[in-house]
Amino acid sequence: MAGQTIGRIAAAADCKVQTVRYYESIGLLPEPVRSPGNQRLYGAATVERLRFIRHARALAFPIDAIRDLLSLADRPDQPCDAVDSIARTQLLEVEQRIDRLTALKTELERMIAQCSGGHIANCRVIESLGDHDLCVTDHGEEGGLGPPQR
Amino acid sequence: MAGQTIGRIAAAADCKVQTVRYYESIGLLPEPVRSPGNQRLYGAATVERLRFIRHARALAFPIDAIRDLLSLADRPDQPCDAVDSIARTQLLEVEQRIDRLTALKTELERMIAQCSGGHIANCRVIESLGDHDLCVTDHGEEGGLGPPQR
DNA sequence: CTTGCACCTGCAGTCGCTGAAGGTTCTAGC
DNA sequence: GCTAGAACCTTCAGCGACTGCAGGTGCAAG
Repeated sequence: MAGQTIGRIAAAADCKVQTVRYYESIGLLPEPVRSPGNQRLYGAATVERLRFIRHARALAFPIDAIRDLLSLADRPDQPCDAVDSIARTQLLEVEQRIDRLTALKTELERMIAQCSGGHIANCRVIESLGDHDLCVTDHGEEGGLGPPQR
Repeated sequence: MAGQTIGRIAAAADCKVQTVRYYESIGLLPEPVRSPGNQRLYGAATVERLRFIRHARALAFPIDAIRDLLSLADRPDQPCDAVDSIARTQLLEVEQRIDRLTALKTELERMIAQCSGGHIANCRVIESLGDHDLCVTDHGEEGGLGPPQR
């Protein structure tokens, strides 16, 4: 088993080749062995690791949380409280983002509903954007204010 | 009316001083007049403009959409269809983000619920992260895969 | 007149990639 | 064996929307 090339494992994990190299550069993936011509060659374990990372990213876990999850996954005899806690934290984050976006949705719907289709001088959308006090919800910050938590 | 300093208008719009300078640098705010000592001085119109921008950002409009909205707001005699359309697009984006996050939430809840509190070797959370096929929803991409649309 | 805060410019860093430039290696077909 | 072209290599810059810092200047109060 000679190992897979970077292109193959990127395809297997549905990501770009550069992304694999990026993960290696930040220490999420180990440095692989190289072919005589200096090309990276990966074993099955690294492919699995990459798929794990990609799935966690698709679930919006931040890289640092994934780093923690990976080091936990490497100690199968440990209790899984820590894993649970990371996942619960992530669930909370996602729920908070949904809540904030739902407030935005409400506000946008209200603004749009008030528009009677006239001219910009009387446009409720423009007016609402100019005056936060017209808002009914407390859509605090989502949309870039503060760290994005992607 | 001598004009407000940058610190005052930043406070009035609930943002950082640097952010105001940033908006100027990307052309969202006009270059203000300067005091004899080279400090920016703003009139009431710019303060309003800044508040408009901040509110639109709080509603997650991208900067480019805000640029369009501002130039529309400057032509009060135009029909407001274009404004409406930008707002509807934004509403759609927000709804799509909510949908994607809801799928993530479902998946996270499922993973967490399956965890029986044992050891990592049997941890369902770890296992689920390693195998995308265990997912019940099609949580495509939200969490950094693709442009963030903040 | 001094203290200390607010302001100035310019640049680096954030997060998680993505793209491009410019070069090397591998593989398939002839 | 040879050649074309795909896939690989390294390095660096850029995205969005800010934020922070360093090193310097202006200004207002006591």
